[in-house]
This record gives sequence, structure tokens and C-alpha cells, in this order.
Amino acid sequence: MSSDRKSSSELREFDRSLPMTLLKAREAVMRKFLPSLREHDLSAQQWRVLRALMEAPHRDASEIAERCAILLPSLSRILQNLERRALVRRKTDRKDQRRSLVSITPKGVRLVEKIAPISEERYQHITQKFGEQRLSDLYDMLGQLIECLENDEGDSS
Amino acid sequence: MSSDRKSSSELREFDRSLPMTLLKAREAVMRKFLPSLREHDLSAQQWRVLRALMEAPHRDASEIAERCAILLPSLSRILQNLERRALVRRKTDRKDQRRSLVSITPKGVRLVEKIAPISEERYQHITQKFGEQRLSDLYDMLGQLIECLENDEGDSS
DNA sequence: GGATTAAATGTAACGTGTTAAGTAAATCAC
DNA sequence: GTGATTTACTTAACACGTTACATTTAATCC
Repeated sequence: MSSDRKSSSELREFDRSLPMTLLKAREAVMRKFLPSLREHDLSAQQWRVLRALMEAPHRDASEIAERCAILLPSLSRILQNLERRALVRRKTDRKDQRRSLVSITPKGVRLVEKIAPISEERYQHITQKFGEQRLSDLYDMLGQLIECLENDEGDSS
Repeated sequence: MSSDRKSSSELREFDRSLPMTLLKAREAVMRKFLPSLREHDLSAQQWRVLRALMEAPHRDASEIAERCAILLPSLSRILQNLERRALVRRKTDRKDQRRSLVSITPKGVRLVEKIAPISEERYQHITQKFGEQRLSDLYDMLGQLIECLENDEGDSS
């Protein structure tokens, strides 16, 4: 029995699996950035949170979660960790005591400012190597894919 | 060189973050597939493993890990779970007693055959909605990105 | 104003990602 | 063949992803 016994109807095997391909691409990109984060005991998620906090004097948890694409339960643990390390600070919002306003500490700012140049340099390196135009096209396609999938009401046709 | 813009672009904020964009794209795609897996208490990873085992009568752990892009420690736990549920079976390789050959059970096959059509239908739906050509282009670009990054010796400078 | 509902956040439980360390079997060295 | 190295896999420990549930405070309804 020759190897082409598998009727193509069996199931499209996942050489062409969108989730897997996106996963591998992400992992490949991450491998360029993670080492410099690891040096300072930061995960990718912690790094995103710190960067989000550089954008504003303070933010509540929901804003950070939205900005960083991290779910609230994960963020809750991440903030505890960063707070323990004195990289961020939390205070309850006086106007709405359900909210906790998070801000980055001077120590956190120093850490970001130390890592950011390396991170930026890696990004520029990737941009050069892959091509600025191509990278831009890729962003566009991914954005379109996301939009296409979000505006897709019924998942169960 | 001194492209010292104003403070607003202190650091390229992550609207244009490749890892985040890839993450969001993957999550958007996953949201289309996960519900039908959840119905049968399968994670995306468990599903990949089962599909990989449909491709051959048996496979050792390293092959599965490679095929599914799952690290061995994770796979080890996943196989324990699937074995407990009698969806896969493991036997030690007589030729090399370090290896454990994993195969899918009839029960596992039935589960895959039940889910596969729905999964395939979702995939076709996405292909239609996003466009076959565009999807193909996206695969190409992602493949090129991965290749570009893998063949990039020095990650530092 | 007191009860109800909604919103913001936290906790729990389980599965996975990831690095390091451990175990056992095969291979290599001599 | 004995010992060192390598290979295949597992375990441990910690962080994150995800869903469900709990908690506290705001907003809303009568």
C-alpha cells in the first residue's frame, strides 16, 4: 500500500494550520526579545504592562488588560508580582472604590528605560532584515484578518 | 541618526507590536475553533496531538512535540491526560526502551472523526470570508518571517 | 432609602509555556 | 566490558491563559 493511501478527505493536516503558523511566527519573534527581558526577570506580559504604564500617569486594571491583551485574572497576578518588586504601585480610586489605579514607580521607569533601547534595536533589526514594506504589509493583513474574524457573527454557520 | 522625536514617541508604543499583533490574530482565529473543542473537553493542544496521531499508526513523544509545536514537558502532561481518558495509548519501544510509542485509541479516533468536520467547516468559512488568495499570501509571509528570524544568527547586536 | 442589578476586581482550579534538574536507557570511548 | 556522554523523557517550579465563582462597590429601580 503506497503512502498515498490517505484519502485527502481524511482531514487537512496541519501543515496549513493558521493557529499553528501564527503561534510559530510569534514564538520566532519572541525569541528575539525574550533574552533581554529574562536578564531582568521580566516576562513578555510583565514587560507589556510596564510599557502600558509609561503611556499615562496611572491606569486602572481594565484599561491595562485591554491595552496589553491580557485577561483580568492573569493581570491580577502580574500586578501582584510587579507590586511586590516595587515596579508598580496601586492605590484605590477615591471616586470609585472598586477601581485600583496603577502607576509605574521610579524604579519601574528606570528598568523600562534600561531595556527599551535594546528592545527597540531588535525591532529595527527585524524591520531591516524582513523589509519595512513587507512588515507593514504583514501588519495590514493581520489587522484585516482580525477584523474579518471579529465581524463574523455566527461561528456555527 | 539623532531622530530624537518629541516625548510622545519616547518608545514606539505597541500599537505596532509584532508579538501582540500575532497574539491577537491567533486569539481571533482560535475563538472560531475553541468552542467546538470545549464541548468535548479538549484544549487546542490536545486536539493537535490527537490529529498528529491520526497521521501515523504511532509516534514517539519527540515526533509529536515537533509536529505540534509543543515542548516536551507540556506534551508529557498532555499525554498523561489523554491516556487517562483512554484517547491515546503508550507502549515502550522494544528497540529503544527510552522511547514510548504513542498511538490513538479507537475511542480517540471516534472523537476526532466527530469534531473534524466541524473544524474543517470553520476553516473553510474563514478561507471564504478572508479570501483564499489572501490567506495563501498570509501563510507565505508568515513563513518568510519565521525563516528570516530563524536564520538570524546574532540576536544581540 | 433599601433591595436589586451591574461593574471592577479578586480568587480558585486546571491546563499550558518554559527553564532547570532528574532518571533511565542507549551510545561512545578506551 | 566499564565509565562517560548523549538521548528521550519526566518532574518540579513558577508564570500565564482561561473559565467559573466570589467579593466589593456603584448605579438603578421602586
